[in-house]
Amino acid sequence: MDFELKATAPGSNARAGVITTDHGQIETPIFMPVGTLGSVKGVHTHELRDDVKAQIILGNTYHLYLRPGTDIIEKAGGLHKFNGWEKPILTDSGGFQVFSLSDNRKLTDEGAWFRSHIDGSKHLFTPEKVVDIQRSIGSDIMMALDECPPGTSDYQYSRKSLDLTKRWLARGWKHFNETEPRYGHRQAFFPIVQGCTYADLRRESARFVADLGAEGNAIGGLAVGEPAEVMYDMIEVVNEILPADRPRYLMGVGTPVNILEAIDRGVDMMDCVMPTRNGRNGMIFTPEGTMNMRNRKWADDFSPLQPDGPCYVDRVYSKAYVRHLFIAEELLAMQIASIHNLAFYLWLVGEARRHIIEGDFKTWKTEMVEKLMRRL
RNA sequence: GGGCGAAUACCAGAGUGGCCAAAUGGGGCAGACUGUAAAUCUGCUGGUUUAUACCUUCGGUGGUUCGAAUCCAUCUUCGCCCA
Repeated sequence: MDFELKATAPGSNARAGVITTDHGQIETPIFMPVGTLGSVKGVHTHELRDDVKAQIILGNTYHLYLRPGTDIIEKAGGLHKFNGWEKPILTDSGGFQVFSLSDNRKLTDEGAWFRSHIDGSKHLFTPEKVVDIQRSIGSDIMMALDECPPGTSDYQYSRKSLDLTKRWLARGWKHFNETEPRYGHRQAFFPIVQGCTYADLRRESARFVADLGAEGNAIGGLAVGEPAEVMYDMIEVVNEILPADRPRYLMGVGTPVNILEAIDRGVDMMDCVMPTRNGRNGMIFTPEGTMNMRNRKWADDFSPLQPDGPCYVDRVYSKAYVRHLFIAEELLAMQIASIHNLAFYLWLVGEARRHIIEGDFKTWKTEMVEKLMRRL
């Protein structure tokens, strides 16, 4: 994996670059649709490619390991072959499941014991095993196993948690360097900065991560219960330390406004379930603000979903029709909303990139943030 | 013409003297969702409202009772059965 910096925005830490993987290039800043189980819910690969214009998608180590299992993915020849997505794939390590499945896991120095949410069976994820699984999956970018503590954790817990993440990181990094890709394409390994909402822990973590010298670095443990301003502060603190010549990946973020604020602070890659999950639940993001498509006010609004939108669903389907589909619980409603929202997110980061290169990112961002917060 | 049964909030449907503004489901209205255990979850759904408060409701009318959606009389409508 290579990263080339193309431009930096005046008066901002925002940058535009290009990541090159063996499955193609990624123009940054980029938003990555989440496809936890090997599928971006409700969206075909050709729609992701041609309509959403996704350049890279996510998969999840924990979920794919439980189902269908690494044996099946290996037989398929890796996840790219299995799901028919030929562009880059990034896999999360299962570190987020340490957080989200906290009732079903136990942490030890050795690793994280999970109880499967599917059948209750016990599984141990170690930093090494998580690398092995991601080798089997064949993702272009693999993530380190980390502990993602809640944003409300106290200092003492965060301190302890960071120490564990650092030990796991060192082991994962070592194992990554001692193992080989399996399908003939390169794989990168991103370590993850933690440290909750404590600037000194964040700095310490960022230095530790930077010292590994990985091809890219991630910021985790944000947007997990702390105020947005605190998240922005943490991004600033960390990005002062993470090397500028490597991509920075802010994990699991976020709202359109979060994304612009993160880009402004020097983040290059982001992912979030929001466009797909909220989309399935009736929320439509537009450059003018958000709409709840179940609301009565759209019942007889026959104007297009987004008349000037970047995607065919924006122009072909009316608000009234999409509302009807949601109210009637038609599957197509969720598909339209997912495609639209993802296309919007990709449009948003594409515009951010364009304005970074053209030099007016800062003023554009300020205008956009004001509009994006509106409720239509 | 006779007999029996039923009428409850937007719909369906519990409730059969006080704990009933009335269960539950549906529908409706709104909200939440951030490295996906999520096509999920939460709230509201007679009125006035800050309300553990008051007012108006259980087909109509009139009674019994301290008190009625619940008991009685009668009327209306609907369903089933017999002519």
